[in-house]
Amino acid sequence: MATTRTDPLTFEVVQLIGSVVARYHEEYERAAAEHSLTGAQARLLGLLSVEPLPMRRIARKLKCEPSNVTGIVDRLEARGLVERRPDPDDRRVKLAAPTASGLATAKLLRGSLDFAREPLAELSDDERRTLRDLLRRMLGDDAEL
Amino acid sequence: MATTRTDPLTFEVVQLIGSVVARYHEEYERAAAEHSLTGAQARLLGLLSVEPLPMRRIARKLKCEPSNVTGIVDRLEARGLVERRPDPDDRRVKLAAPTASGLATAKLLRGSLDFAREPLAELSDDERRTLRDLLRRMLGDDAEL
DNA sequence: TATTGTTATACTCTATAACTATA
DNA sequence: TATAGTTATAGAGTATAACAATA
Repeated sequence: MATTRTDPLTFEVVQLIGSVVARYHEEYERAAAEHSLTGAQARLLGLLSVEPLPMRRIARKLKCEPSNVTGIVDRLEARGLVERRPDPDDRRVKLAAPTASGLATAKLLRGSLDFAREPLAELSDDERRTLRDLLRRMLGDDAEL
Repeated sequence: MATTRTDPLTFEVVQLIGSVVARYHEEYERAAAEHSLTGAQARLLGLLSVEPLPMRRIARKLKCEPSNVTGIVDRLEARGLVERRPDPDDRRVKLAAPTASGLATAKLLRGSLDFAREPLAELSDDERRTLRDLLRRMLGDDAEL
């Protein structure tokens, strides 16, 4: 187990990461707004575009309370981007799934998210590989939910 | 001007950055909550701990509307962490400044923010330097406000 | 009994627009 | 008239607690 550092170099890297986080967030919200979605709605729709999920699992993925998911799905459903389906195996659960329109929006959204690639344009392939490896090591075994 | 890429390597780096962002955010909110602050309150208090600022400038720094700053400062002021001072040079402006208690809280908060250093513990000094340089290049000339 | 999703409630953050007091 | 800060309003996200249906 390595030890946490407090030297100036580490401090600067932490600050740089803070800047990346701020930038990423701004651009993500902007991209969502372009499709008249809030950040939370865009994240939820992005999740569902991979696979339909029970409300409970969405809450775990989004790291929020299940009661919040009800509202976000309600608003996406009102716009025809998501629908609730029964789960044949357990009548308690409802599966949230994107509609065709929802899938299309999710795809457009991913396109708008090109933004995230833009700051990388400055780096060569070798540098990207290096960055990828360093980020992988930083994140370690990031458990899926 | 370099071009935006769409190759798998770039895609993976973008995803990794997304993970870093998610992790950073979680931990930031957790650290703020430890001091019974919301994320927005913690960010505002952190800003003021560097130097007192007019409400308007806080809004620009936080990239939100000035009307929101009123509420956040209200809540911090109600808890005795921040105070409003008149600006001698312009009687229209109010300077928000941390109290002694606010400064102490900001310092504790920065301490709790050690979290951000933790994922870096896996990297050697050389690797940190490399990461720093890559992030700097990614961010380019990030204009101050 | 335990779990799933929902409702009810309360608080915070957010943007918009209208207001006030200065400049 | 222009600017700084505020208020009023409305919408969205958040957590907590209590509830119905199902397991």
